[in-house]
Amino acid sequence: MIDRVRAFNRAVTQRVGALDDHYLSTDRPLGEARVLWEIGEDGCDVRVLRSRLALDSGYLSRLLRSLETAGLVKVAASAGDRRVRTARPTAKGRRECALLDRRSDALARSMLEPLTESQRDRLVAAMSDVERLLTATLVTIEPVDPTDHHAQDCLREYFTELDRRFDAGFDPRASLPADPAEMRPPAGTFVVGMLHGEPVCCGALKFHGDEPAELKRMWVAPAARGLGLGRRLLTELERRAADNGCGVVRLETNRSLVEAIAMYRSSGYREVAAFNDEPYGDHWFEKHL
Amino acid sequence: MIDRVRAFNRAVTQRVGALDDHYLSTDRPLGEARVLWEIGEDGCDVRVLRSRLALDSGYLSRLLRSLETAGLVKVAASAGDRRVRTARPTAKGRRECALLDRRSDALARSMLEPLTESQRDRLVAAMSDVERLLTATLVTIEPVDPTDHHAQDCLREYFTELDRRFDAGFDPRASLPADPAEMRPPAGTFVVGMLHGEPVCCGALKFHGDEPAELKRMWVAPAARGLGLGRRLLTELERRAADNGCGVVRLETNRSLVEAIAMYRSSGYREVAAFNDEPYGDHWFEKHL
DNA sequence: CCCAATCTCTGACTAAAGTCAGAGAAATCG
DNA sequence: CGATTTCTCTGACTTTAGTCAGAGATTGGG
Repeated sequence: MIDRVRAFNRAVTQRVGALDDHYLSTDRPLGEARVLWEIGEDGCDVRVLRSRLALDSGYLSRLLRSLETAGLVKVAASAGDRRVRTARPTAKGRRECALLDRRSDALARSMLEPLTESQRDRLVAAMSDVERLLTATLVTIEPVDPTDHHAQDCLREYFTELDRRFDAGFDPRASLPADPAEMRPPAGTFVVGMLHGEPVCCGALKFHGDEPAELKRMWVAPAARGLGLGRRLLTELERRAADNGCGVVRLETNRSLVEAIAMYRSSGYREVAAFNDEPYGDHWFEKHL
Repeated sequence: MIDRVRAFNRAVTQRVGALDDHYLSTDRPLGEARVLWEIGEDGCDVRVLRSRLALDSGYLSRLLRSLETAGLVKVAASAGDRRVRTARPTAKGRRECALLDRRSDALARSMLEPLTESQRDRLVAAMSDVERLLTATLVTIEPVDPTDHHAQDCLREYFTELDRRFDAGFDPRASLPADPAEMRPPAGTFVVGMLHGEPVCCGALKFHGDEPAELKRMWVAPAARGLGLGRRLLTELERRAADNGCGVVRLETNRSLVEAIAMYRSSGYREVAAFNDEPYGDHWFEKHL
């Protein structure tokens, strides 16, 4: 299995990596081309560029200067915060970007071209699979404070979704509360999964001393479903519960959340009698770790 | 479709490419690491390195010198031809190679690690597909002289395989001849498919003026089967026949070669009466272009 | 045996990529 | 309001990567 992955890495870095460099190379150095491309149509804050391309600030600054003297971008102070600077493509920069786009298309075509119809279909299907599954591996699940910006984003989305899916809608005030204080150490934990700097899933634990820990706020962004993130969240939270000395984790859920229920069952959770009076609860589960 | 390929290129070069560089980086520059790796356990001629890594001879020479002063390889004149030099790893070089190996494994593991069992299986299957199909796109089919080294290699392998597969074995002298002179322009053509500098398939045409052209010596290396090379050879040779003014291509084949027969049929060849007295022939096919 | 071809090496470059330490402007926190 | 932090830039570097033109050894073909 490892061998197969290595063979893939080898073949792909050689073929795609090298060609990508080759195709993307205009008369401009690769670094600059990449920056120009990353800036995109609408421009981009310099600090975002820096984090996305993982470049040294001095180096990036110089690359931008070079693009600027070539008349491809304009860097100006950002509207809100005048410390941060925003790079925007000029008309010429846009044209050059479009050229890179066309080259990228040409590369893609050159990869399909020698193949027969059915081979192409297979290749594209396999590529989509690989891309999706590798994307899944990029998600990092980290503990954050429940009041953290990303955590709050997740919760907002989560409540909106519950409201849409529950037969009777969902009002957080009618539900049993889970205050930030209950979901931050030492009373509990809140974890968020991040992908490309955006939050894509979350989950929380409330500890109750020797009593079972409670699983709360499990949510995966619609765009990130099918990547196995629910299960990863569960595993992660169970690990944290166990580290905290909990032998049992339990949770309640609503009948509308069929995928979640299926996941709990297949992860070893067993349905038990209601252990609280959550008004939106239809099923109660627990798992001995 | 193009979009999917581009998405793949982007996601994968970023993820694999960057990590590959990162994991492979010891304290040694990447270029050197790649050369060391390519030399392998058993050593490797310098010219082979040069062609495989597509490096400038001066540059490679310097890289080798640097590896040599680091005590990782020894470069010495090759046994047969003392112009060519062979690089061999020292014990220390082998250790460093093993380290690279372990890192490469670690990278592969890190890609699988966040996934569930079934996701891993899917990922590995998809990777194998992608790798195989991308490998197929790397094969270049070019005309060569039938006495060319690579052409002769192919023919040798081809005859060996026929001898193994035919019920009564195969002796080229008993078969209808196809002299080099008959398979080089203007009397005919010989094409070889190359992958990573190695010949992996071949095929030939004999022209007979206004009479149908004859397809001969179609062979695909066992390791390269399933890449659609047979069909590509066929397409290529038919194109050349058509360019030469031939309206019809024909061929004979042996009943043991079932995949070949299936391919001919599905490529539009129809079985016809024997048009020659090839002793090893069981089926005769032709196709109107 | 000689001439042309092959193979590797050296010298002399250039360009790209990247690092590091700090300076200076603007925002934020107490 | 002042200290601290954030963000970007400049200057002064180093390291990699790569190119190009020969030189010098061998070898193979006639």
